[in-house]
This record gives sequence, structure tokens and C-alpha cells, in this order.
Amino acid sequence: MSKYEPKIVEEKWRKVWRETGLYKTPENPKNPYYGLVMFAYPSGDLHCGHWYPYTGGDILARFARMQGHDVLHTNGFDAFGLPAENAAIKRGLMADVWTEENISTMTRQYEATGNMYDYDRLINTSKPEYYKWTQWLFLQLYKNGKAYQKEALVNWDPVDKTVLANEQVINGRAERSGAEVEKKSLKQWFFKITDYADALLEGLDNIEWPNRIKDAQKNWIGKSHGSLVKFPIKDSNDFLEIYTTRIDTIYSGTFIVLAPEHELVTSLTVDSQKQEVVKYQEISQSKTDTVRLEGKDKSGVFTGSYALNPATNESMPIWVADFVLGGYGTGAVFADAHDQRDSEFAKKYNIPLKTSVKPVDDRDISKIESFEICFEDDGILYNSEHFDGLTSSEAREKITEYLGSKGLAQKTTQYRLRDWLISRQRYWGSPIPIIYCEKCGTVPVPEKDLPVVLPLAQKIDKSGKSPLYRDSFINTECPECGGQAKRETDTMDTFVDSSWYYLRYPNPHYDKGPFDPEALNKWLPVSTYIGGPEHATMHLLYVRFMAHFLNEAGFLETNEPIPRFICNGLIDGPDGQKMSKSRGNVVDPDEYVNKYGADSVRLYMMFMGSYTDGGPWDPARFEGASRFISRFYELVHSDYKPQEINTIQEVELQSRSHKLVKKLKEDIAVAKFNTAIAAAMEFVNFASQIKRYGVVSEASWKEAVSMLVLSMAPITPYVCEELWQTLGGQESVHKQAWPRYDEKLVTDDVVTIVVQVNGKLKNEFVAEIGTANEELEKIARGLDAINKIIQKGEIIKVVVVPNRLVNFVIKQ
RNA sequence: GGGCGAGUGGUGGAACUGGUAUACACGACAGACUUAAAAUCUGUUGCCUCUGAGGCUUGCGGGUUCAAGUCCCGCCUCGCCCACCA
Repeated sequence: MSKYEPKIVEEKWRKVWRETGLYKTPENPKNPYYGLVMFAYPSGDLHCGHWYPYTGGDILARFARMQGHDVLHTNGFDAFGLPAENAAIKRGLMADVWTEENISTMTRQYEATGNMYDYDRLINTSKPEYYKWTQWLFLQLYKNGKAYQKEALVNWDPVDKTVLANEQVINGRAERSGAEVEKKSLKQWFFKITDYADALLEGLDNIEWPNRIKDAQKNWIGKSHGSLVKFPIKDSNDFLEIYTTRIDTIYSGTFIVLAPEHELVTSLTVDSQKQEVVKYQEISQSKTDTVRLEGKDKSGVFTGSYALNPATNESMPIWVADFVLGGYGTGAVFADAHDQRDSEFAKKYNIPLKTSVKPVDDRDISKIESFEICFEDDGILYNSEHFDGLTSSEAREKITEYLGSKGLAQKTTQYRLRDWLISRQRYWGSPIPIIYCEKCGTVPVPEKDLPVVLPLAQKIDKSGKSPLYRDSFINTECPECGGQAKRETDTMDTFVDSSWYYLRYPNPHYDKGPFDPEALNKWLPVSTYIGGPEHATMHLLYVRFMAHFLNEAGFLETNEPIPRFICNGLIDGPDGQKMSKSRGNVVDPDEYVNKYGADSVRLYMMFMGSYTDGGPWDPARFEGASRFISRFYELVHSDYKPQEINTIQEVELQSRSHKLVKKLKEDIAVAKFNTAIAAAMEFVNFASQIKRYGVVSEASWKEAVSMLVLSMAPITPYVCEELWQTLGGQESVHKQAWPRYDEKLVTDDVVTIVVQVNGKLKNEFVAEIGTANEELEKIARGLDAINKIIQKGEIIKVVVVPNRLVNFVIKQ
């Protein structure tokens, strides 16, 4: 009896698996399974928070293989980006050297943690053979009018000295540096994701993704239905166009507010107000979003002009205030008492308010007694002429129709989704393949000249001026006229790199295009994609956008190549806080692998709780996992030589082992790893009892432990391989087919029937499956404990649920 | 302010379409082995009264039902995402 030595055993099998090419992807899959996990930033701090999603993906891939699938499963590195660049600057290293170092550490860790990756397929997005095709994609988008340049107020991060996407700004602060974001005007490249707003919404119906992710994307796209209303400007022939979702409140609209950047502000401002308005515009221009948000007190100035309410014809003063956003709708709102913000603003500046919607109690508008303000979306109209008594939703239709007949309103749709700003004033990214020529203007780099190589071995300058500004990079020839020209010095957002990487795994060394259509044909669609919920609206939306574009442009057969996504939960550190290096609560995989073995860590993580919920890493609880591995090993590894046979035990062992196989198959298939493991633990406890005290035939024993080893192989690959060899296995356990279970052995022929009185458990008995209701009731009545109780009262009703319970309803 | 989700023992968490609440594990306590400890093994472990036995229990308050952790209504608390989006 030797003790299990995870370190020695795991090292042994790691080597064997590598040498025998166990994880090589089959060339011609008949029954493909493409297991995809979100690749990682090689920023140097791989911790158990990364390992968690990967373990789930690995279990599913190994399981699929045992189910008879040909499996493609690998990983890669999202190698470009700010974290790597910042880390390199901090350490005085070259970004590429730093990245390579991390990649080799992480590759070793991927392997040590037992992942069934095809290590010949690892992708590194910072290599020219990869980013050549990221640039190629940019050119396709450009050719199709989906990439364009525009001068725009952008989010400027003063610490990292770069432009950030809206998605990377959190409450006015930069997601990474935490700096307060400033506004700055620059010429930037955008991808026209807004062209796909509807397609991306509709596509959600065709994919099996968690609702939380779908809802987040719907919310982000933010389609809203409303009306575009024209407000005539007083003493003028012009109109102000206003988008509203609440046209039902138009009869109480008493004033209008414009965003400071609204194009009509200047012409609408009367001379006497000019000074004040201009000053206000300047102030809000310089304000960052944080200040605008934090300033709870709404401020604004009057323009001196009026518009007419198209419904009532009353005059409405036109104000300017920065709580109205220039970039949404028409940058103008009409205001009334039914909006919290509007009414606060009106009170502050003594603007009269009116109301026209009451809460829905009943539809009788004569019951309005007091001045009641309804902030709900839905109410009943009053003070609204012939629309009185309608519900808000009815009124929205009718009022839009009515004003529409006068040419003053129309139904319309708005989105909050903005185009994707992809320019970054950073070094460590894919250069944007564009050349500026004084004669020819903006000229795309011809495809034959790709890649535009990112100059390496550059010292990264702390001033933030990109090394791409060096003359040797900037100065070039115009591809069209051959004259002097300059290269674009911005690089692409790393989300561009990661928006298509999964299309390359099927043939990662393909050099005739970004992806090999033949290989895609073999492997797509992705069978399961696994990753964290934090990517719900960025990566996961960009991935879909890119697929929609590629499909439309004829490069991809489907526009939703990832039909199934599983969202893993997040792992918190031992302190209950989200695991991150900055908080100092990271758990280092190497330490645990050396001490306990990768299997124990895998088991511990997967047993912690529901895979979609994650949980806190609690070192105190870890021992249990490691203990289980030892008991499991001991159970199967040491000899069992029974003297005689007990038939009852024999039958029970058979039944339990076949049930185990069924349970694990069902649970693993739907990523319920925690309950699968619990079932295995129960089985090991039971089998240990049999081994210690029981007597069963060697054949049954061997069948039982083989089933255990095989069905646990996806979860704890090392110890199962070792045990499989002990049991006399010739080939790797990971090449075996999933064990078959006998349907007869997993169905019980007896069942425990619960006896209740008034719904409360009082007793129970065992009966054969399928026993008739009358018989069950008769047995239940015959039980002493029950008899005593029911005699005390009068039986009103008896409920019998076949194979489950008998419930006596009595009156006492 | 909006959206989504969650509240179950000392702890992490189980519980299929309403049908035995607390599986599995951690911790704790007791015992065996040991000179001793660690490791391992065995037993106990939701709470309350307790001799047997009985009563109570899934954040709080109602409701539907023979039966509610699960369904409905109203609250409270926490988490995540979004947010002066008209």
C-alpha cells in the first residue's frame, strides 16, 4: 500500500501525454466538438481566477472525447494591449520580451493544470502572422464602408495617455488606470457596429446564451421606440426636433432643454443672454463626465427664445443644460413634471410645471383630487383634451398619429449603441494599415503589403509618445502615386484582435487568409464557448459583430458561429474580494500544484459550488479535495480479494455503479460539476464500506471501480490515468469510450413512500414501484403511527401520488 | 434612476416539471490507533423543549394549494451590470 504521490504521478503522465501526442487534434473529424475558452492576457499574473473557467472547458472537452467526438480544444494569448505595455514600461523591458516570457510561463501552467490543449495550436495575437490578418480584416471593413474616420470628442485617459472606448470608462473613470477621463478632440477610426444593431438584436433569438448575457447585450444596444416631434420655434419658420418615448405627456410639456453642444443653441440665444450662454457652454465643454454626473444640482441657462407646444400651442421657454446629452436622440428634450430630472430642474429655476398623467388605479379621471405626480411609465391621461382617459401606451400611438397628420410627429427608433472607436495612441497593438498622402488622401495599405510590421526592440518612452512616431516607420511611399506619404501611427483596440481569434484555431498556421475555409467547414460551429460575465457587452458583442460582418461580406457561412455560451462564475480571493493582483489576494497555481497536485485543485474548484456562480477561494476547505483524491486512489489501487459473495451487496454495488455513470453523464453534459463530484464522493464512501466489511465478486468489484475511474477521468485526469493503468488498461484512459450503463440496473423496483397528515411527514414505508393507489392508501392506513393520528379526527380527503406519497387531510 | 440575479445549518453549498428541506464537503465535538502529535479510521452534529417523544425551521409579512425553498402579491437586505439615454 503506497500513498498517492500527486507530484510524481502527474509529472510522469504529463510527459507521457506530451510524447504520445494524446492531445493532437484529429485531421478529419467525423463527429466534431469544438471546445472554446476565452484566451487570456499574458500580463504576468496568471492565477486561479484564470484556471477556473479553463477547468470547466477542459472537462467538457475530455467528456466530449469520451462520448465519441473528435475534439478541437486549445487556448491562446490575447497578447497586445495596455496591461502588457504598462508592465513592460514599469520593468524597463521590451513589450515583446515581457510578453514572450509570460507566454512561456503560462503555457507551462496550462499544461501543469492538466488542460487537454493541442499545444501546436496556441495563438499569439502579437505575432505578425496573426496581426497581418487583423489588419486584413480592417481593410475589408474599410472597403465595405464599415470603417471610417471622424473627428470626435473622445475619452482621454491622462495617465495612460490614450483614448478609451465608452465601454472602458466606468463612472467617468478609466477602467484600467482609474484616472478621471477628460474630453479631447481627435481624428479617430471607428467601426460601424451601429449598422448591425438590429441584426445583433435579432441574432440573440438564435443562440443559446445565458439570459443575463443576452439582457446585457439588449440593454447595451438599447433600442427604444418613441416619437420624433417637431416643436415650432416662435417667431420663426424653423422647428426644433425632439425625440421622446413619452409623447403621452406632451400636454404637460412646459419647457424645452437643449444640450450645450446642440447646433441651434447659438442662433436661438437672444443678445441679452449671449454672454451667459457662451460661458455656460465653455464650462460644460471642459467638464468631464464625472463632474457632470456628480453635480447632483442641475444647472442651466435660459436662451431667451421660445418654442410652441405642438399639442397645446402654448409657449415653452428654451433652456440649455448639460444634463441633456448631445449624443443621444436629437440632443434636446421637452420637459414636464412627469420626469424626475425635469421637475427638479424646473423647481430650481422657477419654471411652471403641469401634469397630465395620473397613476393607474382605475381609468376614471374624475377621481383626481390632489396634484398627484406620476413618474411611472404607464398611467391614465387627463388635461389632454380628447386623449383624456387613455392609458399612456394607447396615448403614445394616438397622439403620434394625431400630430403626424399635421406633419409634426412620426414614430421612430433610437439606439444607445455607438460606433466602435478602435484607434489607440499606443505602441503595443496592431498598426492600422492606412497611409496618408497629400495628393491621394487616405489610402489603405494594399493587401499584398501586409503586414504593416510593428517595429520591435523599441524603447518604450514614458512620455507616452508612441514609438510608431519614429521616422523610419512613419515615412513611406504612397501606394497610389508613389509620392511621399505618412503612415497612420495609431494601433487598434485589442478587442479587434480578440473579435476573430477563434476562427483561426481550426488551422492556426494558414497563410492564405485569416482563416482556412475548409478547416472552418470541418469544425464550426463552436460547440461550447466558456468565459466570464465581465465580457458580456464588450468582447462578446464585438465577436458577434465581426461574425455578422464576415458573413455579410461573404467570408463566413454563418453569422452566429457561437451558438452556445456558458458563463462561468467569478472566483473571489480568500478575503471574499474579487481575485486580483492589486488587491494582493491572488492564489498562485504553481504553489498548489506542487503541494497537492493539479487534480486536487481541479476537484476543489469544480466542487466549490455551481459553475455559473463561482465563489470564494477558501484555503481551509481545500483539504477535503485532496483527501478525496487519496481515498479514491486507495480504494482502487490496493488489492481486494473477497472470500465469498453476498448477493444483496453484489446487486447494490452494481446498481450504484451504473447509477453513478448515468448521473455523471447527465451532470457533466450540462456543466453541473459540483453535483457530479458529490455523487462520486458518495460512491467512494459506499465502495469503501463494501471493501472494508462486504463481500462481492471480483468481477463486480472490478466493473464498479472501472466505471468510477472512467467517469471521473474528465474531472481528475491524472489520478484516473494512473488508476486506469493499475486496472490493466492498455491505452490512455482519455482514449476510452464513456462507460455504458444498464438501464435495468439504474431503475429501482422499490421506492420509499412518504405518509403525510395535513402535508406533514409522519411516517414512511417501502413499496414496489407501480403499486396501485388503493393499495398504497391501505398500507398507509395500516401503519400504527398513522392510525393513531387519523383516529383523532375526521378524514376529509386522501391524496395519493404514485410512487411518492400518501397524504391524509383530516379535521380535528 | 434602470436592468439582472441572490438570500437555505457554525461555513461553502444540494434539492428534477410544487411532493421526504439541509445531499456532498468543510469545521466542531467524542472515540479508536499512538509514549505523544500529525495522518488515518469510526461516531455525533439545523434549532428548541426533552424520558419516551414532540414542536419549529429555507430574509420578513401575506396569499394560492391536500402539499410551497420552489408559484403569486407586498416589503427588507446583499451582489453584479448599466446609468442625468428624454
